[in-house]
Amino acid sequence: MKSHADFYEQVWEVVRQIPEGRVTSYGAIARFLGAAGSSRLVGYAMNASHTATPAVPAHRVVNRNGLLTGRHHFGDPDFMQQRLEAEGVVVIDLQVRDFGEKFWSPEELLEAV
DNA sequence: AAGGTGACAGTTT
DNA sequence: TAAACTGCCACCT
Repeated sequence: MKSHADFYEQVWEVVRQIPEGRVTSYGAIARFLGAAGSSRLVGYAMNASHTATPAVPAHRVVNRNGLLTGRHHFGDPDFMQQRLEAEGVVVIDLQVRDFGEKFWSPEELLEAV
């Protein structure tokens, strides 16, 4: 049987698979887990990701516009952007440039391997 | 126990 | 085109 706690772990599992220099959206993850429409839950899972081990690269998850909406939930509001730029993701005005190219869909997990 | 909140997203004005 | 409204569901007070 699955519980809501498992949903969190599944979200974290997916986020851990995001390659460096790539980003994805809350909605994409929610849809991949069969929880389409519940993208808010993904955000909530991210909020609790600080307790997850191994660590979850939450900075690679942005909203559908490529906007760094969750930056305020990191210790430093700039940490998220700095981390992304360190991976080669250009962020302009809190938004990922070339979001269409940087975007990574969890569905790629099925193709890879 | 009940109501309000939110790291979103899709639809409608 | 941009702004506002509604749906979604678990968590917090």
